[in-house]
Amino acid sequence: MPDSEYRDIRKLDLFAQMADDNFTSLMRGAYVQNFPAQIELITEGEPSDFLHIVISGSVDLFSTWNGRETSMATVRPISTFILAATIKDAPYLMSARTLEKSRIALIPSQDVRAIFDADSNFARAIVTELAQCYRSVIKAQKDLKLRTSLERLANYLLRQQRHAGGGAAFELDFEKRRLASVLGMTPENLSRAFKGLQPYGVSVTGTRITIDSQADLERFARPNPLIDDFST
Amino acid sequence: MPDSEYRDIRKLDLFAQMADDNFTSLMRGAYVQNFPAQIELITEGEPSDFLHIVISGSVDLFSTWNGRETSMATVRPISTFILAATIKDAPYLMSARTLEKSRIALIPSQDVRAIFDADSNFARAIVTELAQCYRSVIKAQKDLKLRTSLERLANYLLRQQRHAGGGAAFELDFEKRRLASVLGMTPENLSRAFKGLQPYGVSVTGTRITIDSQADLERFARPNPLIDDFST
DNA sequence: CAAATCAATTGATATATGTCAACCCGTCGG
DNA sequence: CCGACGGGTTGACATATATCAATTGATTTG
Repeated sequence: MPDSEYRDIRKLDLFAQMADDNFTSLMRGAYVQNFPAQIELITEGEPSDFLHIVISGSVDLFSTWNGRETSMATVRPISTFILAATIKDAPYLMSARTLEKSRIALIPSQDVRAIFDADSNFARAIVTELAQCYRSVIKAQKDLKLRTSLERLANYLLRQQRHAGGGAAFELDFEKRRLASVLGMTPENLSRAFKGLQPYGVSVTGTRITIDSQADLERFARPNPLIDDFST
Repeated sequence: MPDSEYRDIRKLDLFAQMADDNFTSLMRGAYVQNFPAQIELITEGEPSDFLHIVISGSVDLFSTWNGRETSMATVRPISTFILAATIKDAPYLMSARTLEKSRIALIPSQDVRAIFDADSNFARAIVTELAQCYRSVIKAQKDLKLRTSLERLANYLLRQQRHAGGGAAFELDFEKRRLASVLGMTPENLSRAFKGLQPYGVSVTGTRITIDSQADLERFARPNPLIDDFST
């Protein structure tokens, strides 16, 4: 692993405070691999052998049941995924596939659990991380249960806009079909939902979104920090 | 606080392994109160001043947005709620109200965070608890996104049946209107969904459910441990 | 006991969302 | 250049779900 990557991983909240030799020992057991696009990294139901870290590229977390499939989240650099399964030594609840060419570090779950037992700074960081993840999923669930698909899209656009810097125009960072799945709708419906937001000043050209009338869209979307603010 | 309650709380996974004096010190700062039914214990958006423990009775966790409301979960004795907000010192994402006369212990969040920093056994227990909570919400989200309301009801009945001991007949432990909200549908639709399960051998009298043909219902519901098994 | 509630149910209807088929329009490879 | 392919869009239609209004039945309350 190149030194720059090593340092980038070290800087993650999860690893920043742990003892040097514990971090070194975690990294010694780690693999780093480059994967092409559309590779299934893990499959739900399998034992959680590795904690994964996305170093570059992006990874889709998805689940299936009875022939249906839904996107649960997208992981972008630099962050970990499947932490809860690793800690609990329980089967993965989600599958993961690369969306593009991606570089992934794999840390044996056994090592993570061992260091977790030995390093209380690491344990504390894991708590914070898990609490954050938990709250994110609760927000996602509120989004799903309390809003219509049009409202979910409107609020997604506002979040994405803020994430992109706040300007009136910005790019979607998803393929539309995956965005549809993340938002819990079909691609056809997403298409119609974009049209349904035109009266509120939203225009779409490919993956480029323009919000002509911020106030109108916000009046319709009614964004709420307890659902839409990822930082708290 | 009576000794029996003190010991029951001590036995919770969350507190079982921590040092004696740390537990004692946590409990010294705790309040225990009896609340009547339908009291709002906490309101979403407020700072998380206390970790709550349900000693008896039951508590509904719910959220609201734009005039709508949805039940997120029900907490039954003996367990804690609002752990993630306490740990992160962040606002509550859900409100809580008593469903019936309930006895609740309140531990100042500040104390929980202080002991969390001092007692690594406690910190580890929190990690396990949070990982468990996280995985439960992921399962709930898969349930919501991958299944129709009829399928959610069918699988809920199978879970509840198992929870009640596995016999063909058992009681719902919810008011139907709350069950509807938990399952993400309207009470009217729940009524119709029960009728929709009759062909699979489900009959309902008040809160009593009878499953005449286990195999038929399971063939329809297709329960899956990665969604329906709460223990993993 | 009678009136008042309230949860549950039912039917009629409206709305939201999914499905299917067709088409458009870029991109890629022969 | 052409054709195949895949994502995206559109329209027609089917299904799922919500809403509204009315009724029932059980429970509470004066």
